[in-house]
Amino acid sequence: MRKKAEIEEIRKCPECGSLHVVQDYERGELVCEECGLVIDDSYIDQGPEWRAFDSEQRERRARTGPPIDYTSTDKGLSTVIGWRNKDVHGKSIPTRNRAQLYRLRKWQRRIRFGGVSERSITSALSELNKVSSSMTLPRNVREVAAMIYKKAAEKNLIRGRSMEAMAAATIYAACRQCGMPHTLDEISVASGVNRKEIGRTYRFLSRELALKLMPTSSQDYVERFCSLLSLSVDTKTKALEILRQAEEKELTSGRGPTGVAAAAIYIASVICGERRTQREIADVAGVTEVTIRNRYKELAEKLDLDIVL
DNA sequence: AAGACGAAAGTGGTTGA
DNA sequence: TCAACAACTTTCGTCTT
Repeated sequence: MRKKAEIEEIRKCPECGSLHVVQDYERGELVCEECGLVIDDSYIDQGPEWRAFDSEQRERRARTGPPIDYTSTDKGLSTVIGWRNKDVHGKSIPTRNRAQLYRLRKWQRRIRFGGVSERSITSALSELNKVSSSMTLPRNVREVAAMIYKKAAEKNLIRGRSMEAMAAATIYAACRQCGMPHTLDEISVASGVNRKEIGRTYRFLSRELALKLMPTSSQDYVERFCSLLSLSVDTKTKALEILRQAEEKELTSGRGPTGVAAAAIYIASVICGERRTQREIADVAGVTEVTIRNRYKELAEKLDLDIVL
């Protein structure tokens, strides 16, 4: 039974209109509790692949083989038939069985690369990889991106749209989902798709797939900006502290998160004696010095910081 | 000379009629 | 669909270190 199902999201069931739609993690399904309709049978589960209740159990759950890999079309779980005419023991396979082996290889090729949709996904995934590696994104972000792309493909959202834009939007969404947002501009540079189009496609995607992503927090940018500016951990911590206070006093709402982050980093760099120029910070944050000035004036005014400027 | 400051005009995106 | 609007940018002259 679905004992571990939790009400995570209130959505209307298209069949009976009931609001009791639950995620069933064990089966990876989105199910209506009233009428039992399976709304989505490959719901994106953001949790781990399995549950462990203590460390000992965690050890025992270790599996063989590579983790499920969404960046390859067969989820990395396929068996590949070797080209050598040898069996598992290394013995040569008799000629009368060779024909069978050839047939197997042929079918495998057809299954892996055969269908038109499969092939288009394959090339999309390679685009995804190209862009994300030029941005040096960590593996988990790439996998989330690949997963989102696949969902989009399943829902036929790709047709009539450019694959590049789709891939770029997917990466943008994946970055945000993983709490390491990148600006549309950065992704635009890496993918060669213009910013407007990525934004449009992204909005479309998030509406159609109900990605329900929170608006980006300025704090998520601090890690990356600080390391680009080669600032110390102290400064980074200070910047985060400033942002936390700013959030409390609602100085961040309505403001561009990158600008606020940049201002906080500027202040932190001054306080911690690692001053960076406004220009330098503006460059990595993708905002102008003027914006940094405006934000940091606001912050300095309302946050009673001990700054001597 | 470089960086910081701020005024003023311009731009792109959202909102509400 | 259009105008109003706030945030942000661009540009440029002035002040500070």
